Formats: sequence, C-alpha cells, structure tokens
Amino acid sequence: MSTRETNTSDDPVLGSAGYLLVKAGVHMGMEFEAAMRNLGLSMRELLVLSFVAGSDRLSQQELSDRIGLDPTLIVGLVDGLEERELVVREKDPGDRRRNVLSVTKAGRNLRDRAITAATNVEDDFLAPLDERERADLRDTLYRMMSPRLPWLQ
Amino acid sequence: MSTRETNTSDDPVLGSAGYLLVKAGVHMGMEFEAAMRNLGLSMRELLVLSFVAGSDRLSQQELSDRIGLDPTLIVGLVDGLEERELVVREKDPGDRRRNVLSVTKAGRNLRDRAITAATNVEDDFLAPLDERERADLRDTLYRMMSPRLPWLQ
DNA sequence: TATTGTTATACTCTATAACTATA
DNA sequence: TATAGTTATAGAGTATAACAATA
Repeated sequence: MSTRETNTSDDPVLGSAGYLLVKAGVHMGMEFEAAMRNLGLSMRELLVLSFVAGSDRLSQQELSDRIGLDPTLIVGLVDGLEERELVVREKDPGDRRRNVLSVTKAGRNLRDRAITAATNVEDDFLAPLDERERADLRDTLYRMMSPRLPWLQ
Repeated sequence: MSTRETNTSDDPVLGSAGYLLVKAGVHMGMEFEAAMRNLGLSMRELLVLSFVAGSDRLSQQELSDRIGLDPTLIVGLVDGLEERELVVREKDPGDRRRNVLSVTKAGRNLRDRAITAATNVEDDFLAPLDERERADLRDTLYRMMSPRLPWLQ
C-alpha cells in the first residue's frame, strides 16, 4: 500500500474552498453527532432544543422551516423528546391545529450540557486557528449563510 | 404563519461557527449536486474523476481512502463511470488483485465541463465575500482539514 | 378549501458479512 | 493467512401520499 503521488491541494475541485467547505461540514457534523451520542442525544435533537428555547411559542411547522427538515420528520423528533420529558407539546388556543412547543426544566439542563460538549468539539476542530481567525471564520460563514437561512436575522 | 421572534444569531449552537460550517457544507453540497445532475454526473463521480486524474495508477482501495467511502461503494461508482467509458479499470501487472484506474479522453472532457459548473456554483455561493476573504476562507479551511485529510499534503 | 399535524408505505442509501482471486 | 475487489442482504433513513382535525 504505497502512498501514491497526488496533486490534490491545487486541484480545481479537491483543493477548492467549496469542496473543503463540504468536507469540513461533514467532519464537524460527525464529531458533533458523536459528542451528542454520549449524552443520549442526536445533533438534530439539540437543534430542536435550541430553536424551541430561543423562540417564543414555536409551532412544528415553523420548526420544520428553521431546522430544514420535512414536517413528517419533526413528528418523530418531537415524539422522542416528549417521551423523555425534554419538550412539551400544547395545542395553541388561538389556532387549535398548531402544536406550540416549549422546553422543560430537564430539557434546559440537558441542553446546557450539550452546549458544553458541542463547544468543546468546536474548540478542538478550530484548534489550528487563533482567536482572530475564528472570529473571522464565524463572521464569514454568517454572511454567507444569512441569505439562505432567513431566521438568521 | 407569523414570523416568530427568535434569538438565534447569538445562540451558542445556532450562531456558532461550528453549526454554520455544517449548514454551509450541506447547502454547498446540495448546490454542487444539482449542478452535476445537469451534466449527468453526481458529486461523487466528479470526485472520482478528480482523484483518479490527479493521481498516478490509483487503486480502488486508495480511492476509497481518499474519497472517504467504503470500498464496496466504490465498486458501483466505478461501474457506472466505466459503463459510460469515462474511466477504465486495468489489472495491475505487479499485483493482479489491484484495479488501476485511469480517466479516458471522454472522462477528461466531461470533467472539464464539470469543473466549470462547480466553479460557477462556488463563485455564486461565495458572492458575499471579496477576493481577499475568499482566499482567507480557503486557506483557513485548508489548515483545518489538513490534519484530517492525509492526501492533502 | 387550505393548513397543521400525523401515519403508512415505498424507495434510496449504506453497513455488514461472505465470497473469489490473488498474494 | 491476508488483501483487493465483488456481491447479496438487511437495516436505517427519507420522501411521498393520504388522512383527521381545524381554520
């Protein structure tokens, strides 16, 4: 198994910002997922806890828009969190079709621990960068994604 | 369907570099995929063409390492490309277990068109950034991913 | 009639194990 | 006995369509 010679870092695809961005996203996602698994959570479940905690009286439809998942997938996600009493569904009195979601005390506690774990993963992933470069990266990504994530005001 | 108030841009998860990186990777990947579909290719197939074109006498195992896919998935990928006569499999005379891959003339032509399409997608995606910021982003991602992608010398 | 949430089903994708041919 | 490539199969994940309740 010789390490074969390659010219990839200057390949117009393999060395591009775009491909590196996709790859970085996949790797970071897998590490987030692994960290969440230690807490009995999935990345998606942390996202649900985050969106619901950060919003007022969010419905499943609105959550579906923000999280970027089909409403039929939200059902099972919320089912699992509700069974563990991390979130609560309530019928909206003003429109009884809507389920208004909220995070329980236990949900907030678990979310706090998940945030710590996720932050550690991120710190590790961004270790090659100094403070200034991390801030620049975050700012750059924010500007790139703002047009595509309307809930990012 | 009121737009509900949210505090997400400063949420420790939703506003973090890590989550934005995952999201950006997913979105860019979907747009790459859509652009490739117009050429009758998938993103993975372009990656195969790129790795094989950029390496000398690459085997399927080595391709599996670089592309980050199980060897059993490489079989079908190469099958599809070989049927369309975009790549060729040859038994390595020095070790007849190995399939040595190479890109055909037609494969190089299609790859050139795919590179143009991918570059356009990337340009569009990075439109909010000026030239300097794009170069910085590419450099930052390169440094972040180098430890995790050994073939990126 | 349209929308929210839900269920069921079919489809795609992937991981696993087992096989062959070579070493 | 180990490795490269291949095949088959089972499981996970997802998209689609259809339905009940409410507007």
